[in-house]
Amino acid sequence: MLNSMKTRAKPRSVSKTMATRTARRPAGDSHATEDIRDAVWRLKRETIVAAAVDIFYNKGYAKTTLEEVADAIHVTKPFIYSHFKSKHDLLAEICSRALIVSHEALNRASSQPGTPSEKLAMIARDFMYSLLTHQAHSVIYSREEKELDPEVCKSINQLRRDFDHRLEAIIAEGVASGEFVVEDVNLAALAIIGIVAWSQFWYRPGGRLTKEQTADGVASLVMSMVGAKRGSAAAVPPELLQAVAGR
Amino acid sequence: MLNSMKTRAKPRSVSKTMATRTARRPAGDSHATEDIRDAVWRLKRETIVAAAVDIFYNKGYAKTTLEEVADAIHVTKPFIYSHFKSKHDLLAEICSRALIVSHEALNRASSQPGTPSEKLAMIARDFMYSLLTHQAHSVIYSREEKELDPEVCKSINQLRRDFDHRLEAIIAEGVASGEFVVEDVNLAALAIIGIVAWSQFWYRPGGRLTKEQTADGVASLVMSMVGAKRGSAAAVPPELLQAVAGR
DNA sequence: CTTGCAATCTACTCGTGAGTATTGTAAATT
DNA sequence: AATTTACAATACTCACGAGTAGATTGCAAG
Repeated sequence: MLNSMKTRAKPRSVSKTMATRTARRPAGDSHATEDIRDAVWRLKRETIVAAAVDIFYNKGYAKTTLEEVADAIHVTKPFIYSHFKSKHDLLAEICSRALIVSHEALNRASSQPGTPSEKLAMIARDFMYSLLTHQAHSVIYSREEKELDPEVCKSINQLRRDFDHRLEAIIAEGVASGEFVVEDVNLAALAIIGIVAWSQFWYRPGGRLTKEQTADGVASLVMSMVGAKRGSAAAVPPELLQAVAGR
Repeated sequence: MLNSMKTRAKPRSVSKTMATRTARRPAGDSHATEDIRDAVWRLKRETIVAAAVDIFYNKGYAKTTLEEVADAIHVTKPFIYSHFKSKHDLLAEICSRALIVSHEALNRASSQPGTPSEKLAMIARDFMYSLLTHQAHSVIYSREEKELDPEVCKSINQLRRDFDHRLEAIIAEGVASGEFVVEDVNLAALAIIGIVAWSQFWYRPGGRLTKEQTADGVASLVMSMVGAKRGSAAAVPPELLQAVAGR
């Protein structure tokens, strides 16, 4: 999902370099050089992505020119094209990052053992936190979804359904064990996702609440929405909370 | 907000017509003729908007050509330009409709008398229902917000803050009266809006739930999120529920 | 110093689609 | 029937921005 380049620019510069360099230098030295080159390469790439995220987020993808992105980091358009096949490719990179982060958060949280209450609190908190940490990526992603390849859209929707189902499973588990009281499990899952997803649109860093406070507050609301006994979120074992940094 | 035209095409056709017609015909007849003309005019306008909503919704604003919109209703581009100043104007019309509908729903619900529980249930249900009824408009609007004039954006955000505040006021009222148990009123309001707003993205007409069922289910989740006694939503006087048609 | 190669920029092409000037046509008016 | 008027289509212009070819700079090795 992150491999959108390596098809155009890199071969031009890297394959040649590799061929000549490795032929002329001792193996160890060659590797060190390659590491540096790779680091530089990645740095440039990250710089481009960061600039693009910033501008896409503030102006919208369609209204943003690649020239603007280039200007923002004091380079020119062809520089960007040496790292990304196209404007869409750049967007896809950003979106896929948003996806990866969400996916990781979900995996981290839902693979934890524990009672449904613990799991749900964990998911709400952790997922929320991840989303707020990568707010711009996620916002761009949800806004510009239609710009992406239909194929990519498919896999996105698959991921969403995955998410829904896992969440539903946890809620159903809680209902079965009597921890939760919910009429419609599917609806409850969607509501939870809604609360979390919406946060990325209103949250402003430096506002009244920190990310951690927001995540905590939202988790608590979620718990009471599913009818979990108040305070049960506090029953989450402390060692599960390491993902949420101390405040 | 809905008056984006009346500046270009209408003067050309209507003012002249009016001048000649009213001078030559009996007043009553003239009015009838004007009524018909106006109705035709409006019909055309509505047809364009409907087509645009459909295509913008499915393809996204940026990727949609006005020619496509024209083709969809078997006319040509200049026809659209005789009703809308520009592509942006058309978008603005759609967005402002979404806004108006939301605003109306909010006013309807929040001006009702009743306990905080009743009001909140009413808002959740009614607002949700409105949103689902005008789903495409609202989705387009939230997606393409950045395409609009910064000035329009301002008024939009003002409306949002209005909404937040009214909701917060109701929740605070409920907390004061002991009906609700909520730690952070602001956060709760945002969570409620999130649940409702998200529904427009996942709801599919003809799916498992009808709009009414969805609105009811969501309202019930909202009530339990704010810690209202279960079943208190059912305590809403039936006469307040007329907006939600029988199922 | 100079030669070679990689990285970057300057200066283009070219397609697309918003918006418009002009022409055609059918109905209403005389 | 002749002519004016309303309206919509054909057939353009024109700007903009994605993407690229070729010039240029600068660095590394001999």
